[in-house]
Amino acid sequence: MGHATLETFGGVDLGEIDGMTVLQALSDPVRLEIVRQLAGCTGSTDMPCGQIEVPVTKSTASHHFKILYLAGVLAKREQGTSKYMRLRRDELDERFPGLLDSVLRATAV
Amino acid sequence: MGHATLETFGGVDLGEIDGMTVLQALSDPVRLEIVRQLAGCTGSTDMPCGQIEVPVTKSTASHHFKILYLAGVLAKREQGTSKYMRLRRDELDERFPGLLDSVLRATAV
DNA sequence: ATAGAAGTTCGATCTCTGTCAAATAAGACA
DNA sequence: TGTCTTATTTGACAGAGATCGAACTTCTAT
Repeated sequence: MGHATLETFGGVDLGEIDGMTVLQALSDPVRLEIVRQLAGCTGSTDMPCGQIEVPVTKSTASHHFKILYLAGVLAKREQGTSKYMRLRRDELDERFPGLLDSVLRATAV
Repeated sequence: MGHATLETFGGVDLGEIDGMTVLQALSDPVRLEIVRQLAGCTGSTDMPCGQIEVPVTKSTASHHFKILYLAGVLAKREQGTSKYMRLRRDELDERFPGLLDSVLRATAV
């Protein structure tokens, strides 16, 4: 059905996530690269998984997406065969103030 | 020789350390507990290794101290048979602004 | 000199996790 | 229906890292 897909983003409940989970999710070079590319998107823009360039195979990338999703770092939106990912900037910053920014700054290229 | 030991703290050059190293050093529950106990010390106070309580054996604790030291998180001072550890708060915050604080906040008990 | 205290290092497990290839699931489209 | 695209899942594997006990080093003290 060609229905609306009205911003139907799915994400885990950040209230249930503890800091160590997020910290460990962010402590991997590949995942950090994913986050960085999504952070590069303006505001609430999202990207299809396949459009994010990482130096691993598709299955490995999918594995990293799952970890980031379960850690509450990413939100998912499905459209057709693609799944669009979005960085949960604001929510993350409310729950863990300053964490994402300082991590991105510390590991900046 | 009973000489002065005038604040002879040893630590790696933080300029040579990259963010991922620090991030991974902080991404372990035991090490984070070490850091937290050292952060509890007022200002530049230090503690002997053995006085920091962690749920692992002495050798494992020593391993974690080494990782934290090599990541530039801790500085070491030797006195007698003891080795005093100090958290490099200010230096760390200058090199990686906000990182330590946000990590400690995010993983607070 | 002998013993004790504080840490480190070594060697051996054991678990975790990042990785890939192949198989699978689901949607789009001819 | 069949095929292509997109992404996930499964199974296997390898490397990294956390852990422990035992041996070793160094300083202190008796």
